[in-house]
Amino acid sequence: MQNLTVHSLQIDRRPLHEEVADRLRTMITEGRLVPGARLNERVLCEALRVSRTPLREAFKVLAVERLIELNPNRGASVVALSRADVDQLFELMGALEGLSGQLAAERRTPAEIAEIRALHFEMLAAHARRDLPAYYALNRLIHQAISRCARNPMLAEAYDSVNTRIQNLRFRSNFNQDKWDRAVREHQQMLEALQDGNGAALRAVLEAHLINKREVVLEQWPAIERQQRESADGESFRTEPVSR
Amino acid sequence: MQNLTVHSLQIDRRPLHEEVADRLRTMITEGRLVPGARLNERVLCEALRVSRTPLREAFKVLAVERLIELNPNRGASVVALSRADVDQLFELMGALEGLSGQLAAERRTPAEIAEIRALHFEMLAAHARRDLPAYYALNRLIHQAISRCARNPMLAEAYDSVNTRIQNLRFRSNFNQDKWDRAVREHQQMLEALQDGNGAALRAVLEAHLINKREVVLEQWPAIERQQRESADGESFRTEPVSR
DNA sequence: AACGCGCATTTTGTATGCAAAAGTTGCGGC
DNA sequence: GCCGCAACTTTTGCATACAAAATGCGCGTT
Repeated sequence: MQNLTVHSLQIDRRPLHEEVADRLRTMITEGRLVPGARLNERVLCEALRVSRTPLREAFKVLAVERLIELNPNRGASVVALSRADVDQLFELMGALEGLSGQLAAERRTPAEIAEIRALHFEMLAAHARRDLPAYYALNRLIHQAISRCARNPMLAEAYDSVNTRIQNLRFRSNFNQDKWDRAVREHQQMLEALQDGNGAALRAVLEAHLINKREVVLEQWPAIERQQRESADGESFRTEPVSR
Repeated sequence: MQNLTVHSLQIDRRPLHEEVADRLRTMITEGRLVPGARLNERVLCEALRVSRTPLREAFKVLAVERLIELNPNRGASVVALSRADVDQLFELMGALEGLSGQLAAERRTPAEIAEIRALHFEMLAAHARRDLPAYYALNRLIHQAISRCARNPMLAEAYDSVNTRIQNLRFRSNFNQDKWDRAVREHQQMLEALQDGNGAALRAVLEAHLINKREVVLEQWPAIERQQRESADGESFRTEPVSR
């Protein structure tokens, strides 16, 4: 196809299928590939400038992660969650993040508390400035930091996996000031529970926090469903070739 | 390679990579492919009578499932869990099965109770006869039946995934009559909690049950570790070609 | 006009070829 | 005798070729 002897400054070349999987995963979680969209191999190959082999390997990976569905002899498409699926996923997330929080409160070190406290105040700043992107980023960092305190990478991985599956729903959540204020108050409670080493309390706060997130998503389910029907197929997208 | 026009009575042919992934997954969970064993593509291709493409696709699937590890340019090998990994996985399982049990106790129907009760007595029979294989099978069926009561397929799937990762450890667990008797007593409590609709109780029993299972595994960790070192590579195995 | 049928096109599934990387062996130098 | 290095072998990564399945389309029939 093309010259394979590509001169690259990069020493460690990751396998192409990982690169492709990452790329597609990002496109899905960021909503550039919408639920229900069909993934045509030829089109994606040309867009990403890779051959079908690594693309198809990436498909297998994403299928196991439940981000896409493979219909034998009929191609792949982005998973479209039903309302029931969302309910179930949040239920599952509750168990994972709940345990994570409980363990974190029991196992965290003073240094970790300090770091999370710092992130917390940065998040308060973002909230005060109404800087939503910064808030999202800090929010994610805080949850990851708590997750690390739990000293259970397997749990963290499982949580991340489930989280990724519902990420794209967040991107289409409308903004709601009351819910935002509430979320920030809940974060305050989290920090306190973590400091106190109160596992049960942190678990409870995180579970309540999730229930609220779930409501935010389900509130605008009608809009999401409509969007999914509209772009059930023929969805176009923009992307760049993977760099080696 | 070979004649593709295979005359088969089977109408629906599954993709070859699924068949291969299933086959390898079984070989791993049943201990025919031991932790640490290297998976040579050529050898496996010949053993399973498939070309490298579907085999490599199956590798990607099993890697996401964390049953094997892919070392770029260095091939695949069966995951060898550390003691810490086992601790973490059981912690994770506790959250998943705990939630599953809680929901099951809250959501089960009388018909489901009846079925689980029946399975329970069959299991008691197997225990009385000291029929370990039958006991294992019934044990699994009971846990699956409880899982179904929870009305959360996503949760069930996550549980199954984690369970598969530690299955092969069970196969090398030595038998221990006391532990067995204890497990049966715990099953009695499970049934009662399920009947009573006592979610908290069923959760507690399942979590205790798991802690005991974990102990059974960790008790003979030295033996497992030794086995893993012995067969770190050069492991041979027997298998038959996949049927189409 | 609606439906079905068959051919052409597209798309997917599997096998294979080729190049790059890793692993191995044996030889020479110290 | 041991270490290092170079040629050779094996193994992996990716691309492509070919076969089978599905899809689309036009034509003819009713």
